[in-house]
Amino acid sequence: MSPRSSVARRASSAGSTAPESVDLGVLKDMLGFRLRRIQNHLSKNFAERLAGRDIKPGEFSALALIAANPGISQIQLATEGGFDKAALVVLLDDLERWGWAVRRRSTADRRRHALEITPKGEKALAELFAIGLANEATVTDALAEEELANLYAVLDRIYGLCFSDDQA
Amino acid sequence: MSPRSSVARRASSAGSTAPESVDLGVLKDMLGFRLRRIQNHLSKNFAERLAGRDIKPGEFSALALIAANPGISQIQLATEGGFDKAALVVLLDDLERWGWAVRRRSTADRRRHALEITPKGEKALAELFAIGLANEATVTDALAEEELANLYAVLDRIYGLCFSDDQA
DNA sequence: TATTGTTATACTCTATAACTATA
DNA sequence: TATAGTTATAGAGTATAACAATA
Repeated sequence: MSPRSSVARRASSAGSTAPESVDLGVLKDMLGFRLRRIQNHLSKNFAERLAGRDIKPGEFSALALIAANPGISQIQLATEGGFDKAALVVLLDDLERWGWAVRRRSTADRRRHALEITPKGEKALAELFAIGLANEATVTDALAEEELANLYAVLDRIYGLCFSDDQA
Repeated sequence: MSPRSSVARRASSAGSTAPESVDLGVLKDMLGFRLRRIQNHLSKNFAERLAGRDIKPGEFSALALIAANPGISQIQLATEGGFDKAALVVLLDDLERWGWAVRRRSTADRRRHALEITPKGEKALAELFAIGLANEATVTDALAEEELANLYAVLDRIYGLCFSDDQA
């Protein structure tokens, strides 16, 4: 069982909550709820680690996807990275303004932009990645290597299932 | 650390909405990214199933927590359910207007409200819960019972780790 | 003096529609 | 006619500060 002595530890509305101090009721059987509470916490902490820098949360993952898929178009990056294509425009404006990525006109289809990361962007990405890993270290360090690999495998399988057939 | 020099392109057919058609790069090693993409998909589909009804996503989980913790105060519900205490006010206004929950003055501490679900709210909760389960069925039905139980156990453990004393 | 609930406000994120240039 | 990128805008979600009642 979890320690529940910390219920009143943070009575201010500022921050984190103690888990399991209330009965989850039917939410105990909901996958979405479990994912959301962890993800909320991780993203909130990640944002804190990025305080001071003018970086929006999606910009790290967008940069990572551009780095791994040089020449990718904006529409591909939007649909397959989970971005809105309109929001991606201003996001890429940021990346270009910082010199982290460039939009080049695709030679095959002149409607498309071919996105590329710059050397400066590679450096920034490595730094952000390190921050991201540190942010998750509390969790990942506590799991055995096999447990973590297993978890990733299940999550990837679940993500694949989301697109199996009855969904859009 | 594993940098991104490996460019194993799996894009046989680009442009579809199928997952894994782009290389995730460093995101392959990020727990937060994996959680977010699944949770985004589930919540989007859940919102579609709730189309027509005037229900906001947080209202289901708030109602579930009130049902499981009768007499809970707003500040408890906010901090431990992950709600903003100001946003919770208008959320509860909705629940009361629909006759799903009531705010009663706490006898022990007259500053507090004791939240209670109504019989009508119980009915609504059961219905929403069924919709929620159906929304996740594509995923949960494909996993063996033991796999799912194992996943929930790991996720609960991870959520507990988020609060294990070294976070700010 | 501190906390609970409330209100008002602002800021971010996301979603939609319309426009251009290309196909 | 359809698609890629852009712009503008509106809506939801979230965070912050100030206030009244109560402790």
